[in-house]
Amino acid sequence: MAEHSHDHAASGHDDAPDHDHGHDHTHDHGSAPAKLTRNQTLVYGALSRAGGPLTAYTILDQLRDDGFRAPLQVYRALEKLVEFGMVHRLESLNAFVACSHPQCVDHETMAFAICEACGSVSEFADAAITRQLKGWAGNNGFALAKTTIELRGTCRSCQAAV
Amino acid sequence: MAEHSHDHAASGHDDAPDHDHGHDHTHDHGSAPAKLTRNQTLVYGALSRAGGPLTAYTILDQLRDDGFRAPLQVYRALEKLVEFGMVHRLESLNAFVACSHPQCVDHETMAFAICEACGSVSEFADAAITRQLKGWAGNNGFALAKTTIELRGTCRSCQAAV
DNA sequence: TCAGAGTTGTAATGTTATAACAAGAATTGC
DNA sequence: GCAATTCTTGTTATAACATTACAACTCTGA
Ligand SMILES: [Zn+2]
Ligand SMILES: [Zn+2]
Ligand SMILES: [Zn+2]
Ligand SMILES: [Zn+2]
Repeated sequence: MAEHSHDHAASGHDDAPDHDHGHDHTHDHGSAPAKLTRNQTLVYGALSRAGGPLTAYTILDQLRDDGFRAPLQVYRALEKLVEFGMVHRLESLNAFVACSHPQCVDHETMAFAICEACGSVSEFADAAITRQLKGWAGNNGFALAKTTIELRGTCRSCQAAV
Repeated sequence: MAEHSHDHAASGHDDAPDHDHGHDHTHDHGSAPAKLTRNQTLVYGALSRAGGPLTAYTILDQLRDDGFRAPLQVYRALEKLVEFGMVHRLESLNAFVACSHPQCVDHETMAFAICEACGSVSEFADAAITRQLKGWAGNNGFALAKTTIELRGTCRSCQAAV
């Protein structure tokens, strides 16, 4: 059960997220790009700095100074980044978050725990759940393309802070 | 592993979905209403007839003749129906579907398999997955409020039809 | 240099969801 | 019955999220 959390509130965002991103990756979803385009780099940078989920329009606002003018610039970059497996879309939030894998796990069946108090997101993988879902799909002749698993609730530190 | 599918395309929708809905239920999510309001009845009827997911605006269009004029009329009814456990929201589709439980299962951790070819949705519960998610939540001090599990892919019959 | 592919810019539009406020029904207590 | 209260509804306007369509630019490989 791999786990890692990006904590939204926490972590003074160090600038200069390593954009061009070595990409020794050999496993990525789609193609692993040798290098990101300018817009992709900027969008990925915004998500990395944030350390938590952002909506496309929030990203747009953050990139005005970099010349971004229209939502499509953001959505196009996000589409690619998701394809590359570097960013996940959170369906229940209509938002996007940089992937937080320690090092390149499965990446097909990630789960996300979203705190409704502070907005932090924890990404984790659970082999048993993956196995179970694939099992259901197999038993029901369902060709599984993608799974969405999102937990809503209150994280430990927000519960502590009564 | 309870399962039941509403098949969108299939099933000639018999009219007159039993609206007022006996409601012997004793387990529902929020309160179990003795009787639905007019708008709730109409919205639930539309979803039942459809036998598959509908967006709020599609429902609105279908209920023009019944006097519906504004999205809020639909959203308000949906909010209650979801609260009652009679309707589920599909996050990855921004749509709503009538619950298809054979008879009142857990209802807290349902999963949905959505066919991207025909739009059909199968709702199922899997105890192992539920256990696993609650386990993660317990281990991580996460107070679980709601879970979303949605599978995207191609259903058996759409695969058959090459 | 040229053709083709991929990326970008921009405007317009489409789709999904909520805020704010007034008015109408149903319920409760008297 | 008849307030007082609460819930439900109607309506307008607006916010938030996402895509279509088209033209221009850039990069790559003949
Ligand atoms: Zn990830
Ligand atoms: Zn929190
Ligand atoms: Zn259900
Ligand atoms: Zn299908």
